[in-house]
Amino acid sequence: MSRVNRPSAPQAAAHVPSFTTLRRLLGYRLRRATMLVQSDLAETLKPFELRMITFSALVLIRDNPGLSQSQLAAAMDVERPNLVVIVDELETRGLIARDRLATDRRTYALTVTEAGDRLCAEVVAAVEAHEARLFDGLTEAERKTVEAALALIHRNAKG
Amino acid sequence: MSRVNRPSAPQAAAHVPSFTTLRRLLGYRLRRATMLVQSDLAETLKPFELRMITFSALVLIRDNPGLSQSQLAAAMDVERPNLVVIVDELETRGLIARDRLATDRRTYALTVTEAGDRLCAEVVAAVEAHEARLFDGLTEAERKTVEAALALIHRNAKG
DNA sequence: TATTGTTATACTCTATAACTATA
DNA sequence: TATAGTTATAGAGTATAACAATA
Repeated sequence: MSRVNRPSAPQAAAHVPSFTTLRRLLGYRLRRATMLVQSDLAETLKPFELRMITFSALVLIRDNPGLSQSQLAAAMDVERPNLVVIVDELETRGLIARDRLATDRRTYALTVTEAGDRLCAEVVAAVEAHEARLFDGLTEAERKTVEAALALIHRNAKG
Repeated sequence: MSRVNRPSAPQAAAHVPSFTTLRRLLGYRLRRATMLVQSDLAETLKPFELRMITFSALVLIRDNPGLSQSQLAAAMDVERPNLVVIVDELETRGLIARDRLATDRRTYALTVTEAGDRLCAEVVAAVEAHEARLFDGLTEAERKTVEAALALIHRNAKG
């Protein structure tokens, strides 16, 4: 098979590779920044023994007392079977409670316990402090521009 | 266990859950936007039978002819064992070639074939068109602000 | 019959240890 | 001995099918 860009004998590339094409893509930069934020956030959550997905679930249950597992799964964009283990973990740790609805005994009403409420307040404060550090140097106007851009992506995607 | 925010009898939550806490977090919005862009991008790559990771590899090999697998793995932040199957796939499809270096017969010099070069040009054009559509409505100044913000995250992270 | 939660399972991605061949 | 590439494998994360209890 014929090749392009190849000298007569195979040759090693320069030490630091060129990212010229990928770096032109905003989606690529977006992904790299998000991965950085995520691994950084994982460190912030570690002392609380929470992962991003258990953190999201805890916060959503606190903000929406009485939520069912199906509703939570839909809100988190997670398949129902996969949510079961997440809710199991939070319940085993005594952070949330599952109560059967009297009006429909198939569904659970999810609520945070007092311990869950306390932990939630602590970890949200820690995450907000983490975010403040991560976005330190951004003016309020710049932050608004970034938020507007992210909202724009939502409108333009899935067209 | 005692609970907070719980009425005397468990009650169903409102239909649309509240995201008030999560939506305040820029990292959360960043992640959601990135996931949207990625699934949208996956659709763009599907006709070319490329995934994001094989696309990145193909582009990096084209931009850095002679790159070794170790260098490519480091550049892509992928473990060497996992890169093998990616390179295998591109080679099987005749898009890249593996040539042993005469100066060090342990390492491969990776290059794109003519077919790989053609496909790369096509798919990069498609991805750039896809990005233009996704970020349509952003002024050049706004785009620069977003890029600067993403660069700022890189500087602030891993502190 | 349809829905909630569950189990079992499979498939993808990613991470680690150990091997081979070359240096 | 050290490194490049490879194999095997284990662990997450995620997706689908099918079941029991309830509606």
